Amino acid sequence: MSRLGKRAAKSVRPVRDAAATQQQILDAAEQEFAHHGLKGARMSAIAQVAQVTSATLHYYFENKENLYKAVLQRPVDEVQEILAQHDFDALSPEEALKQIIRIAISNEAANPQRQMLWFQESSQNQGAYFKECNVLTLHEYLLKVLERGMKDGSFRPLKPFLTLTYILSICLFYFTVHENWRHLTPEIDRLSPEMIEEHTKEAIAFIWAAIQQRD
Amino acid sequence: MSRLGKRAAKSVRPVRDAAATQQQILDAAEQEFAHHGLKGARMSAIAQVAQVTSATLHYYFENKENLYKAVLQRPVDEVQEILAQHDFDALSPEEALKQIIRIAISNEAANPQRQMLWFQESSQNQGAYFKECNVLTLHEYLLKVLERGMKDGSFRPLKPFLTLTYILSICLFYFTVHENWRHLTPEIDRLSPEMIEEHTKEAIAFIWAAIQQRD
DNA sequence: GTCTATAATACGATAGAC
DNA sequence: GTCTATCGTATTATAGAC
Repeated sequence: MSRLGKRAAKSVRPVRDAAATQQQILDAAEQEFAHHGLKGARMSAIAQVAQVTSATLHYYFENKENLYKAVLQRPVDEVQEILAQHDFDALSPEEALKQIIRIAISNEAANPQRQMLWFQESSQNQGAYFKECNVLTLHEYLLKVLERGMKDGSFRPLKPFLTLTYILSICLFYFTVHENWRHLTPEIDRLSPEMIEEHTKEAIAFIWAAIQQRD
Repeated sequence: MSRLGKRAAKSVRPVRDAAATQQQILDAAEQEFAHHGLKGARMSAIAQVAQVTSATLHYYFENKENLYKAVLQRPVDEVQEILAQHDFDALSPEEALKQIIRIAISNEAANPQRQMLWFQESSQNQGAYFKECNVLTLHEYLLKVLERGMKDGSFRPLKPFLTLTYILSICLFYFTVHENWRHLTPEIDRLSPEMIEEHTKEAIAFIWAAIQQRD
């Protein structure tokens, strides 16, 4: 095989493309850190999945901890960008709430392992880097909608912060436990588009029934 | 100090008490595995907290993996024992549901790190040991209550398995994120008895509003 | 039943060639 | 920008004394 042929075969990740390599490392690291946390993650495992050597990891991110922080930061930036594209104030509290639920679920569905990043961070790091990441955006949008809905009478009186917790737990817990619960109902693929759609519909119905004001 | 004095000082764990040592190891291991998962946990850290040497760990549990399995099994057995003391069929679906919520929350409150054990198991082990542990008990009781409530018309028509997921997520997610969310509201101690009581009341109200049948 | 000492390996990180 | 080779240490596990 000629050198040209070899290069063509590698075209999925061109040699010496810094940006591409960095993305590939972040993708691999996100998986590994989500699965095993900071301590449990293995640099060698990340290197293998990213198809680079561990020396390359250190070249881009210096050490394990910096790589971990970079991995945590990425989803925060992505969510912020998505939320910035919406104007929830222009919607009724009911519609805004349903929009946020759809965003939260579809975002997790696209990255079903991402929530574990934050659980790992919470339990093994006591959330030390959580604050640094300025992760509050989704919480703030949701809080504002809840308060608006209570004010205009479309939601019943609620403890805002507990209700916020419950809404997010309904959306996200589903993805956190799916590997365990797969063993309860092996015939169901909880990550299939159909099941995600059912989850979305049912979650909206559940939450709306829980918080709406009735006569 | 005399040998007698030394022995008295150690009286919290008498020397050469196999049962006590084993419990102490399991307690320490539960903490460590919940915080760091199977790979991330350090045998030396467990040994230090349990106040034994790592050789003692191997004496009782042979290796890391066996210790991990023993740690997973213990909470399952405890929950099964608690549930066996109740006769949910004797209660109305509404009352039975509220009882189960109270049990789930108070159980997590007593061991706020325990849920992370299962999340770790789900994400890093794909729930490989989850099935072995026969952990289904709580799920089964709850499913039965949901189906009974739908049948007698006290609950609205629900997807049983999704609703089960939502109810447990509301009860448990609260504990999983408390270390992270502590940074959002540093003045609140989410594990204080008062906050747990508020969580319990609010969770029951939320869930009941979500699933009750109305005219 | 518990310890000390140590073997054997796994892991993070760096140096230097290309 | 990426690799190979390697250093130093951390970690699991075992052997053998008490």
